[in-house]
Amino acid sequence: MDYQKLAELLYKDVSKTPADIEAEFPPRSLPEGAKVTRFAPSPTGFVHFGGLFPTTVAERLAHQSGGVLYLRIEDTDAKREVPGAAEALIRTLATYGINFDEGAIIGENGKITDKGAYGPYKQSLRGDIYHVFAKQLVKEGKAYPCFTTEEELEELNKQNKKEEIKNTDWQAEAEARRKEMLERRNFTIEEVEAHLAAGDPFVLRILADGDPDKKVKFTDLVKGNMEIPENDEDFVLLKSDGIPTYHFAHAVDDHLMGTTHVIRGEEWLPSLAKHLQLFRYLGFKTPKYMHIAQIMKLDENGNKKKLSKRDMGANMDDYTEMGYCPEAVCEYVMTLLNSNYEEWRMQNPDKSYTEFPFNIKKMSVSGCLFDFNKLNDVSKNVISKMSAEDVTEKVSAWATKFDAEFGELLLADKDYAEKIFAIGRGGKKPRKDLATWKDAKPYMGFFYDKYFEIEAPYPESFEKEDIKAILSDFNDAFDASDDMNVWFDKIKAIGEKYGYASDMKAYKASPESFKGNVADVSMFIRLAVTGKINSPDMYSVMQILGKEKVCERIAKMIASL
RNA sequence: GGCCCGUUGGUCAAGCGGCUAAGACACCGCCCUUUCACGGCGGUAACGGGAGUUCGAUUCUCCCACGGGUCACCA
Repeated sequence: MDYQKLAELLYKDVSKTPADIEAEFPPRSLPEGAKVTRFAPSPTGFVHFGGLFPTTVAERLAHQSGGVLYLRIEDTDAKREVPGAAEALIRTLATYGINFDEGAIIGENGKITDKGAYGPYKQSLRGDIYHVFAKQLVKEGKAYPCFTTEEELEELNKQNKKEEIKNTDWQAEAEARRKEMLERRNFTIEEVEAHLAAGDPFVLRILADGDPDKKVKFTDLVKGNMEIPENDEDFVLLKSDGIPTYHFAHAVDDHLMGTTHVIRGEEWLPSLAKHLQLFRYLGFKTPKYMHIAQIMKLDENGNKKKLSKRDMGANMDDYTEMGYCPEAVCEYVMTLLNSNYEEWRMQNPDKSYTEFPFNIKKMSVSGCLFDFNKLNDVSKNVISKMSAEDVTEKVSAWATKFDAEFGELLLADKDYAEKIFAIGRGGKKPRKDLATWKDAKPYMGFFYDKYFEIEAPYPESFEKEDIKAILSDFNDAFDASDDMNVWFDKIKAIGEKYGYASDMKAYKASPESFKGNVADVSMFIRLAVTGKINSPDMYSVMQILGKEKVCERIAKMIASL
């Protein structure tokens, strides 16, 4: 076979050589140890949690080492492309602290533009580049055209399944496949010429030289040493529309763009042999690989399953809607990514997570289950450290978008809202009531008449008459100008009057000699004023609500009993 | 089914030949308390199974089981 001739036949318009291309993509000059990483999404949908994971690793590794994080759009599948997805992806990532130094970024006009010297960063615009390398491979007898159409392939597979092979017999199917594959390698230049003359479409396949009985040694930075069988599958390099498959584009682009670390989900591990082979064929140095364990969820049978796009919690935009702040999500992601992160956080409560020395060795090799309990806990801590002003602003922003009526109310009197959120905030032991912005309404909605409602009746263990009397006495005694001590002394005194202990120690010593204690008395008042069994500090609540409202609510409660 | 990866409490996880097998979340209890919280202290709970190597295995090797991933002109 005259490969030189074959290459000319197939790619007669390609005049550049690999050397020409290499000259256009000179090696980066970066300090020793600087890592070049990337996020390479296909614009087919939203960012999902599983995608934020490797991306965060890529971002940390690049920026921690003084390297480069770039974004490359892998739009090689026109059929699946979703318009606007790339822009949405970039925006979402930005809210989670992932900012790109280079690559496809959003320009001032709101459209995607290139930034950096290694573009274009959209694979659909790099056709010429791939073709140069494709031609070279053909020339070297490492790739060949295949004129079997998609329909024919499908038909072949169908037949395999129909004839004596049960649809579960993978082995037989694989063998049959392999036989066909080998078949396709047999062709003559004349046949190719004829096909071309007839305008038949073709794909370019690699001529795989691997022996699956032999293993390639490989070291993954996360998974460690492993051995994988050599690849013997003539996989597709260029699709019939001339656009490369992921495999081919990955090899060419990551080499040309100077990626030092390829960070991706472990679902890529099975195709690693292909990539290694490709890099070898192309004469490229292989980058370092990090295959990150997947985030899992529990399926209906209680088994772990990869968190897929349709799952709740998969779409990062869901978190926004649920009211999680990005800082909290990042914080949670970090705890999952590095096992010593939480320890570091305890020692450095006020530092940004970007100051944490991210360590590849501290990464988990197995997939973890998403845990909302943990996220909530992390989130409560994050929010508890924010200022009242900050919280007010963020809750308002969230509400405006997802609970317009509530949002309007908050915005109508910002100072009022801020006063509310200031309760118990600051200091060494701040309250931790909010895990999400969505929690704000149930937490403090009672401050607004619109959302005020009695959530539970008084426990039956207490005498209604006592409650009425206590409420009534309190209403008479309440003076908004009292300081906290005076205010509470009054409550204690009222309690005592009706047989409720004001001294907790005395009460505990002999609970039977009392009807209850101050906590119960406070609860009577709390329920009347806030409608809830749990609420922030009553004194602060009353200060903000004001005498009129407090007394009005208490009177109403008395009347209803 | 082939191949690859994985398996310490309910969850996330330390461990890297010798420990009463950390810690965090969740759950439970107690304490503190001028209410609600915060906080403090404590508790329940784990090395998938079997061989081997070794004086000694959670840790090393092999086998099995289980779980996951993957087998496209999708990434």
